[in-house]
Amino acid sequence: MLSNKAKYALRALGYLADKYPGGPVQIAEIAEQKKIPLKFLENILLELRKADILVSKKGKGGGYALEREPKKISVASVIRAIDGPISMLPCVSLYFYKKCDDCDETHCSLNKVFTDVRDATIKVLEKKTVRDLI
Amino acid sequence: MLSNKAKYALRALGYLADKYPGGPVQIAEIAEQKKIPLKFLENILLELRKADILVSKKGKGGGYALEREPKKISVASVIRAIDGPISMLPCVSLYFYKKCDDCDETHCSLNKVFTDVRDATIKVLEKKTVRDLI
DNA sequence: TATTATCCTACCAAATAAGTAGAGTATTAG
DNA sequence: CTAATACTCTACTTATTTGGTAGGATAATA
Repeated sequence: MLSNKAKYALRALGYLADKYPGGPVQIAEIAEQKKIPLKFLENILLELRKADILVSKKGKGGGYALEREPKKISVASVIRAIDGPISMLPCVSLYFYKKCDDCDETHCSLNKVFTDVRDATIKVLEKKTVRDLI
Repeated sequence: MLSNKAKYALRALGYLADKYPGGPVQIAEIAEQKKIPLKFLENILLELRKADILVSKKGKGGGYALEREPKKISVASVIRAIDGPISMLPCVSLYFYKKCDDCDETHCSLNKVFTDVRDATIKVLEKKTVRDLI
């Protein structure tokens, strides 16, 4: 399951995608329109900026905007930035790989099963972009 | 991510699939062979029995066995029994559906995106069975 | 230099995950 | 009938994660 945080992130990005291209949008506006707790959204957008998904501008007239075209930001990258791994097991994760200490991957049947699951899931999530969230 | 509990469940089922068909296998044997904390495994196997994935026999010579052929027990059903929903959003879940209170599903873009993800993921997980876990 | 709006660290409460404890119940052997 | 065996069930504990909040620091603009 996606965390609430990731769901908020995707909703906020949908809003920004709708405004793209255009001037920066303030956190407060997004929070109000999308009904997301303001201070929580602050943290979320900050993380998205650090993940190069958003750019920000400080001071009057500042705010957040997408770092690039909506169709060039995959939903997969957003989930990874906020929730981490998409895979169901650390030992099959492409971006957050972690060896399991109790099995040998070359023979592990769980590994094989969840590699197939990962491939199917990620294939969809990489194709979906924030343009699909408008 | 799968919980540890689900991972243990799948490992235990792999062990039982390997022994299938055959007499009941004791919890203690599975725990030792698969290096799963005994008391924790007790709870897990109990849940799997309640989900009609295992059958049990009490007393001397008792233990657990698969309720049916390994190839007729999908990995999807095991995950649902232990971790619950496979979908990434409650509002697209087939077995654990829950309406989101902040969006209208017929127009919600998140809903559409994660319905596609669900379909791709479940298609694989329904095909995989505990026979694949041997 | 005041105002605006993001940046950043730390904190807190509630929920979930992971595992433990111990008494209860059914089955079988003798 | 009784003792031993092995699952059953409820409750509990502890650690981690989730879902926020608080408040000051920093940078840009007017």
